[in-house]
Amino acid sequence: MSSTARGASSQIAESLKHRVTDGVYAPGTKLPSESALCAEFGVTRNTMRRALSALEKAGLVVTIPGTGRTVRDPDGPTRPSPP
Amino acid sequence: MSSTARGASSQIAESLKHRVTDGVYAPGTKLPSESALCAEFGVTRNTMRRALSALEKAGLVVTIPGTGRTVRDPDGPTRPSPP
Amino acid sequence: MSSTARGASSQIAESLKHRVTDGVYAPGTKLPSESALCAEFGVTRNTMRRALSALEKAGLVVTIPGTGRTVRDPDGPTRPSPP
Amino acid sequence: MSSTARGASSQIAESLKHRVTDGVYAPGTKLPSESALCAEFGVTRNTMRRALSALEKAGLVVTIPGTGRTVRDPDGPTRPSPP
DNA sequence: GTGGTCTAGACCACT
DNA sequence: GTGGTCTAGACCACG
Repeated sequence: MSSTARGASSQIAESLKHRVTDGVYAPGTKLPSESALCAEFGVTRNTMRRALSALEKAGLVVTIPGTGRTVRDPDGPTRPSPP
Repeated sequence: MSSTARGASSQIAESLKHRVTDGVYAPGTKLPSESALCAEFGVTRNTMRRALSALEKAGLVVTIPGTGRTVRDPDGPTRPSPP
Repeated sequence: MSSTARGASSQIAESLKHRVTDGVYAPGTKLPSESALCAEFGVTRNTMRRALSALEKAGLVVTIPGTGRTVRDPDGPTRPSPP
Repeated sequence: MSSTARGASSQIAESLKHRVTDGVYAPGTKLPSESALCAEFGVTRNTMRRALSALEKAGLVVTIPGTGRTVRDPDGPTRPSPP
């Protein structure tokens, strides 16, 4: 069992974060749609949206209504001022 | 060609109106979902929603967000102003 | 008094087991919700959940979070090791 | 119509914020339960919880799982270093 | 055809 | 008996 999160959405969020970290979802590319992810993980949209909200709150993805979600480039234009 | 409507949504609207008129969709019952109707008529949601808007504008159905559409009872309590 | 159980939850568990055994709750059908059963037996959720846990531990029902409880088919595909 | 928010939960959030601002819900007192507010506003728990999340995000209330929500005292102990 | 919001109702964990 | 999370499915607004 995971020792840090309880509930489906939290565990899914962890999985998705790893995919971004590991480059499975590369910066600048689009994530699969909510529907596709729901089908893959076998959960409802409500649950998946909760997981994706965590990714967005963590700054890993950006959401564009009507279009989809894109993996943020950590060296991209939204980063304010690296040393 | 039809003599009363030319766009796809208008023709679908006419079909659906007949179904209400003919009692295929009885007063007080729910219409099939947008998805189901899209599949049946082979059109996109945008088109179907335009058709359904016509039904609502004509006072044949009422739309309940998050629930669906219901056929209005023409003798029901919600009729605003009969002549 | 009952001769097999003494706590409220145990007595309720016995009642529910009989309902499954007697086919009042048929295999494959859903049990009433926790709320409904609480109302019927006049107990709190904690008590009822303890009773239902006994049913699940006895392999009579399966619990599906967010959906409800279903009576297990003793001859169904989920049976682990028939002779 | 409101000019700043669209959707039931946003409008309910505004109403509840006013109640806190106007002292209808006084600092240190408990808010009505989710169920009670759902009944009053005629929405589902999902929708009400979205509205209440907005109050919490705005720092107007604190949520204690298993207990309820309490109106934050703006001069209370969480305020850092008053004169 | 995406994400955004809502309905309706369930079980779960903790107080 | 509260808040927390989940299932299942609908309609809505925008691109």
